[in-house]
Amino acid sequence: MTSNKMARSEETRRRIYEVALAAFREKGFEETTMRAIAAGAGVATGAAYYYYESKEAIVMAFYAEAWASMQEGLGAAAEAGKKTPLEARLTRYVEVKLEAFAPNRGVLRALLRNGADPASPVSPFGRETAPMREADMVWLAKMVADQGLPKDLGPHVPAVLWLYQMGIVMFWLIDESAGQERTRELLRVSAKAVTLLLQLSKLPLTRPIRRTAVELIEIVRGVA
Amino acid sequence: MTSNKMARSEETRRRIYEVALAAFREKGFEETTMRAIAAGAGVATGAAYYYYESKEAIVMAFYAEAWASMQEGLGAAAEAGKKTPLEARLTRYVEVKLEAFAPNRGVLRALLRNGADPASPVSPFGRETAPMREADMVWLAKMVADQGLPKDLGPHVPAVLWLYQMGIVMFWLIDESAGQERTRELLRVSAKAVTLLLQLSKLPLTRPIRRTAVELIEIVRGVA
DNA sequence: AAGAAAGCTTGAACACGTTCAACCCCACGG
DNA sequence: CCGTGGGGTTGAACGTGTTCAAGCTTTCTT
Repeated sequence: MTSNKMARSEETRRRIYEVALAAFREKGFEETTMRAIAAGAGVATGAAYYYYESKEAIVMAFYAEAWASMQEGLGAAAEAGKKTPLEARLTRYVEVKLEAFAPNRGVLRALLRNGADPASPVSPFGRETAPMREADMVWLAKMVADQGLPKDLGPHVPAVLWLYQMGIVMFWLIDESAGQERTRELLRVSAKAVTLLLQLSKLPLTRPIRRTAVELIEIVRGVA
Repeated sequence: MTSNKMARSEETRRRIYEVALAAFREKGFEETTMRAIAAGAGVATGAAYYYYESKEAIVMAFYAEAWASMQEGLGAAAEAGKKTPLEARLTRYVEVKLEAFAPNRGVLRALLRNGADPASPVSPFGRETAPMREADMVWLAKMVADQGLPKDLGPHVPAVLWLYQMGIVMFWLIDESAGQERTRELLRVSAKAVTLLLQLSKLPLTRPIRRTAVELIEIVRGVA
């Protein structure tokens, strides 16, 4: 049987993954050595590279796994009934993410290193993460689908909200306050502000300033 | 004479610096080797570390030097006569920075790597760059001193503007459009938007939303 | 001028992420 | 039941940033 061999292989991959993540959690990303990971998994150094392209790729694997595991929660948050106000849905959406990441907050900080450079595959803005980013935006689009947003701004709102939630997550990664209390506070207030702005954007009165906002968004997104 | 020795030492430091920066510009930061820098400067590998704590420290030295060289321009931009509208002063302020950085744009991208992590000394938010950051904010404070900004928001405006200009600079570092045309466009439109928002913040009508904005700023700045 | 201190220089050595040619093992075709 | 092909595994080797004990040179002290 082929499955026997495949199963063994997958088991090795998994063992490397588990050992690595445990070490990252315990001693930090930088302080953990690929040699130590391999040794801990009972394989030679090179084996780790047979399964993972690089040290960061292991973190990437965690990111992908965490992302998959939170889909259900994100969907529930985004598609909560109409009784749930947008502010609550948005807040919940970010909370789901933070809860899924929480046990490995320190691990994810490793990705923050190249976080600013879209050229790096290991970046929230990079090519590697594009599918997840787009799936996120689909959820966010559903979240605001019933809000009757203006025609010019509407198409950009998912991307803007995606940037918003990524900002909160990054702040959370950096946040050194006890229990990341500051992030919770930031989320509470900023979610209120964001939804308020979205409501205001529907008023005809705000059209001029909205046009400027749209222009800015299009420049940043490279649509212009 | 002490000066003789000091002069020789400084000359070596300078030679390492020049060789390093030329190599960074030509081949990029990652591709340039400390061994190559030392060899190019005619010293042993270890000598480079006698003068610079790390490879990134050399980029840091450039950052500091560029920063010093642009002070005059920044001051002129910030303290332009009252005839010059705030929007023009702000635009000019950022332009001075970009012009000073321009010849070594690629080099500065190396600092972007740890740019997001305030824990890293080599970060616009890090400890190492605190003096420059604060000097920046002094200029920005002078820039808006005559604007009659509201009492609650006013104290935060320099920090907000600092974040704004840093955002533009980072966008510029990443911007791959020809001649960084997109950044120029972004600067033009965003400077207009920022100054417009500052004017709006003076209207009594906007007080409620301004309070929320101030609350957000205080959470992010860790003042709360 | 002799000796000591301070400043500068050296290059081998270290630890790490990563690569790779060689090797092993085992399901499969004959 | 052989042997073969390819997935899986090995560990030495490479290139890198960085460290450091040792040595050298210049300046200061007496």
